[in-house]
Amino acid sequence: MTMATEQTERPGRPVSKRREATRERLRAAAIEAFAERGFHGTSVEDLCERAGFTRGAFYSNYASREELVLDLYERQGAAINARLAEIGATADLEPRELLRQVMAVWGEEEAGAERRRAFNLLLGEFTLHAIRDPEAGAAWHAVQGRLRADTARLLQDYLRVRGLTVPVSSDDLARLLHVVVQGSTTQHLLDPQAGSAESLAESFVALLLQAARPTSAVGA
Amino acid sequence: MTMATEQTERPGRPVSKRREATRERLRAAAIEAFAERGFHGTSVEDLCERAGFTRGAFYSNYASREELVLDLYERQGAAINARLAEIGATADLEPRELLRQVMAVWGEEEAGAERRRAFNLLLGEFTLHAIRDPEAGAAWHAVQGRLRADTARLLQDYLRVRGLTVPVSSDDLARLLHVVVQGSTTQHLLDPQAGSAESLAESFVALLLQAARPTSAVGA
DNA sequence: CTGTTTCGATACGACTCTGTATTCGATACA
DNA sequence: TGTATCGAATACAGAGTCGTATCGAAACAG
Repeated sequence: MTMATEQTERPGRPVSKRREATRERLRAAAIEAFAERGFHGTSVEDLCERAGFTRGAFYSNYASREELVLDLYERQGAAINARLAEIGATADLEPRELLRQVMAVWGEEEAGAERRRAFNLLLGEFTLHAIRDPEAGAAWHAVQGRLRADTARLLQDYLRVRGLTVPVSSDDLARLLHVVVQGSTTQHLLDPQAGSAESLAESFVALLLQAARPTSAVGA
Repeated sequence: MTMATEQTERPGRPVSKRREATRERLRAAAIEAFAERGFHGTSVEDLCERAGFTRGAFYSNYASREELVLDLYERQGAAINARLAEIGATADLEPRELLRQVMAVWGEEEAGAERRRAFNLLLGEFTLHAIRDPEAGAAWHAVQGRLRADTARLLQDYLRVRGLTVPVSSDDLARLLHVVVQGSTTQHLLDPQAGSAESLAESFVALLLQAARPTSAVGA
């Protein structure tokens, strides 16, 4: 019931190389365009022009704009999760470095401010769309759920190894971290003069570390 | 240079009663519609139909959809600020109660879940729009700036009276609080099963209180 | 009660977007 | 080399939207 994505494909054929390349260009153009004007603000026309195709190409690959959006959801989600998994593997970092890594997942920092901006706008669009549309909501929820579970495990291990305890469940902690990381980036985009995006998130980490106590005191 | 809003009005006339009522209905309809479909997804037609007018009425009052959006920016901003000012006056509350009040500002909780949802979607739209459009960005920045300054003062007084210190500037603290409050609401909308919107924000407050130390240790 | 002003409704032309049906060129394969 | 297939371009019909220019009714002033 929730596996509706990509109806366009007949399961028999394995998707030719050319076709896949076309789609990739369409997706890239869509990411740009959506970041600039939002889902609703972007016409199929816009999007195809950017990609250097005509609408014929689009409708040959996707049944509707909505279907492309769902495709993007899954791919972006998978990309984020993959990057966090990498971090999980390389774990055992000091707090600041860990934060930097996590923020990089969110903001793709190495690619420069412009890309970070676009990525954040795209996330914002995703979020709004997920709140409005049940199908998108389910897809996004699945992605976020995995992400949060991984983050929670990461944090839990981290605290356990260091013998620290905080007065918050690791799930809530993961949620808070995501909220703060994304929120910090957004704040920075709204008001670039007020310090880097990291600095606000670092304040949160500072707070977190000061709230952490040795695990010894297990008694409630 | 930044006082462009409301060009439609000739400064001479004082805006008749009838006209003001019409605008109010248009604004109310716009809030609904924007929350449901976003700025770009809402046609002037949609909006007028909802308000029970034809497009003629709209163009007689606003030069463009964009102008209406800016009008909403200012009004919503003013409303938020006013409510926070009230809280500031009634201050001297315990942390949980203070948080509840602040969340009420954000989420208008008394008006029920549906309205909270709409309000949050609208805020999301505002934020994205502010990141994209310089003029909207300036307007939103002004509103947010006042809000943040008030919150910071509130928090600062609060901590000072209690003789507490946290390792973060009060400005950053205010930013964090806003980010967390808004983020918590958003999280709740994305995943209503995972506890109330307040519970996540409360976790943050718990963290914050545990991180707070008596001011005595000023040396450092 | 009458003349004037105000303000929303109506009518209109231009434009844009959508989705489909068809065409045509390129590529793969025998 | 000839032919079948695939995939993007083109052409087209229909719907929706925009902004304006004009009209008519209600509100208001004298």
